[in-house]
Amino acid sequence: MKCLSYADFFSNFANKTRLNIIMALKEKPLSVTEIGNHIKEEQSKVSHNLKKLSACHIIIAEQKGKNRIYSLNKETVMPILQLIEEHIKNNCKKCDKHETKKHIP
Amino acid sequence: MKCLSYADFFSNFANKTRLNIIMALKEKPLSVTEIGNHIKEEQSKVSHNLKKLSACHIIIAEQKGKNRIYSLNKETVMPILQLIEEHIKNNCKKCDKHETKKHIP
DNA sequence: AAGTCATATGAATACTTATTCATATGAAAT
DNA sequence: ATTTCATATGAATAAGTATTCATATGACTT
Repeated sequence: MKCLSYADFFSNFANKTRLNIIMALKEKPLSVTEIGNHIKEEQSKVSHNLKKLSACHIIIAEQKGKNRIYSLNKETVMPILQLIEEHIKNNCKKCDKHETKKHIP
Repeated sequence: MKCLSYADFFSNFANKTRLNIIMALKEKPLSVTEIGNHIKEEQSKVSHNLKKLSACHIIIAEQKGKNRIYSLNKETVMPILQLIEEHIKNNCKKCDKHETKKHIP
């Protein structure tokens, strides 16, 4: 499978389904069906998206009987989410403050 | 303009043109035409992409005469790039090591 | 105010990516 | 070896994004 590029990597966070999967796995590792139930999406859709996530090592799989348990690569993912969380906090404040003045994007 | 969401935010890093713009601005602030020359892309394409970047406060604009000088929000961007850089370093090593064994994505 | 250079914008089209559906593979149990 | 449950995959279609082109706006100069 194709290896990492910046764009491939970030596209995982730029997609709502995959973002939902990531959020679901923040709490604890889950099987494919469990993820599907959790985020209310169909099995094959989940599978396709899991594939992209694991291609970038954002999640890793472990076979457990019939099930595949996916878990989040927290070491990478948590700091990223934290950074953007903070960025949004900082910059949306600014946004609101300046909304009336002449638009400079 | 629409405010920040995780997906919107990350889509800026998931796109090659915008990533190129970011990389160009890492060194120093540039005008639209300068960016265009730097990354070898047409003016309007650059403009459209600058718009998305600034909507998420990844870059900010400052009017200077006829020109608009765009500069990178380094406080947010640099740590993100550093994180993923490291992630790629760590995980592509693993990749190569395990390439021969049975595929678990 | 007319002209010029710089940038932005809207709408049509082209391109890429995601989803779906049908089906295949895989692991365990009987 | 056949069945069952769990997951993956391929190919067609749908949906979403990006690019382009023509044109508008904006800032300055004369």
